[in-house]
Parts: sequence; structure tokens; C-alpha cells
Amino acid sequence: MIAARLASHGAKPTSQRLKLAELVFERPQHLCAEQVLQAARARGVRVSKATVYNTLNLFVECGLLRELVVDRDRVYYDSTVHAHHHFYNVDTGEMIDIPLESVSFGVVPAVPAGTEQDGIDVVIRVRNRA
Amino acid sequence: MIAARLASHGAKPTSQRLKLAELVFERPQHLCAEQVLQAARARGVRVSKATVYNTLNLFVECGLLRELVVDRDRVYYDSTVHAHHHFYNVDTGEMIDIPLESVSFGVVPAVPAGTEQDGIDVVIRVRNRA
DNA sequence: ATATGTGCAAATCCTTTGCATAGAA
DNA sequence: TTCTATGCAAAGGATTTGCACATAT
Repeated sequence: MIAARLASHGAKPTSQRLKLAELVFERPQHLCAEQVLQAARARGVRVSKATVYNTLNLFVECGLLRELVVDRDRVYYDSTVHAHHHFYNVDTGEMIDIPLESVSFGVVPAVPAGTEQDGIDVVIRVRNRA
Repeated sequence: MIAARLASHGAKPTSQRLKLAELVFERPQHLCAEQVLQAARARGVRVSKATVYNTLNLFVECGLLRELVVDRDRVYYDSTVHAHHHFYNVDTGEMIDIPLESVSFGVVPAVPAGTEQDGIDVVIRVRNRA
């Protein structure tokens, strides 16, 4: 259940958090804060913009959401946190998940001295066919 | 020469643009607008913030610079426009180029219907070793 | 002349913050 | 109580914009 999921990640399951979590984790998706706010209100959830931001940031820290910094103007939150990749439509801004197994690497370079690998993100940019 | 390079990309080579281009294309680097402004002024170039933004945006449209949207707070401009990849240090925000040949792919998925591939960006996130 | 580039300051937009109130342990 | 979450409005910061002036063809 959602409450347990929050709790197991160290996020106190408050009323707003539960409602927002329900919405966000309903299916794999990429939403920005404004979309979460609108979707929440459309469902009659009473919540402020500040709380939406607080909550999304909290979820990111807890590892419940992944931040996607791909768009120039706003941050997207990915409800799929396990490793995977993305198509990014530069015309529409749309992001589509690519399962991890769909991309395989041959050579991968060694990381810079003093650092360790944190993850690999592959973004395949696409545009609408003319 | 720099002026010809701008001209060949359809950018009228004005005084400020030449100075900024000189600075930016001096070596492969990733700079944000503020850094370009500071660097320019440090060299005695008289230029406004608005012109820095105008110019960087123009260079991006011309294909002289690549926009890097990786940082939550600001856009970086990559003076290397040919295809390549990056290490991204999540602790420092530093970006390091990875030559194209250093990464090879096994499988790559087909792009979504109605779209065509525009490019592939691989970002290897690293963090400072504890 | 005529069109375009530049500088300045104000405007914009996403995101964060300060503070008072509400809610839970 | 005591601690934390929430809401609201204001603040913050990167980027854009409007407009007057400068510059170049």
C-alpha cells in the first residue's frame, strides 16, 4: 500500500503526501510540479504549490522519484526510479521510457580519478518527422 | 578565422560576437552565461548580460554551440558541437567530455513512430569518492 | 536611410523561503 | 505540549523582453 511505501523510505505519510503519491505512482510517467498540482486539484485534493514542491523534493531525496533535468524551463519527475533510459522529443518535450535492457554498451570509459560511477543516463533525442 | 566561422554559419560577425566567440571557442569547455559574461569583462570586453544571452542563443541556433541542460539551475553551453558524451559530477556540477569513440553501443532501440533520431547523449553520472 | 545589434532595466517564470496556522504524536 | 507539515505570499535567480541608442551596410 502507498502509506507503507512512503514509510519504508522514511517519508512520514501525511494526507497530502499520500494523495500526491497515489497520483504520481499510478503509472510510469514524467510530470512537472505544475502538472502534479493541476492533476491533484482536478481530483479535488486540496494542496498548495509549496507543498507540491516540498513533497516532490522529499520524494526525490527518499529515492521514490527521479529528477529529470532535460527541459530548459522546468524539472520533470520520473515515477520510475529503477535504472532506465529515455527518448526525448525535442519538438514536443515528451519523454518516453526505454527499458534498461534495450540499450547495451560495448566500451565504457573509466571514470575520472577520485570519482565513482553513480549511473548512466542515455537520452536518445528524436524530432517529429518532417 | 573566427569571423569567417560565424559568417559561414549565418551569424553576422559583430564586435561583441567576435569577442565572445574568441573566448568561448578558445578551447573545449562548458560555460554558463554568467561565466561568459565574467570572462569577457575580465578581458576588458564591454558587453551586457542581455547581449551575452542573445549571442549564446544565436550560436546555439547556428549550430556553433550546443546547449547542455543537465544542471537544475542554469544552462551550460558546450563549445564542442560534434557528437560526444559527458561525465557529470553530481557533487561539483563539473562536466568532462567523453570522446565519441569511447562509448559504443550494442543494441539501440528503434525510435517512436513518426519521429527520427536527432542524436544520442550519454551522461555518466559520477560522484566524488567518499 | 534602413535594418539590425546592443545596453539597461523591468518583466517573467519556476522554484524556494519565511512565517503563521493546522495537525499529529 | 512539541514537532513537523501546510498554505500563502513574497523573495530569489536565471533568462527574456521592451525600448532607446548605436552601428553598419
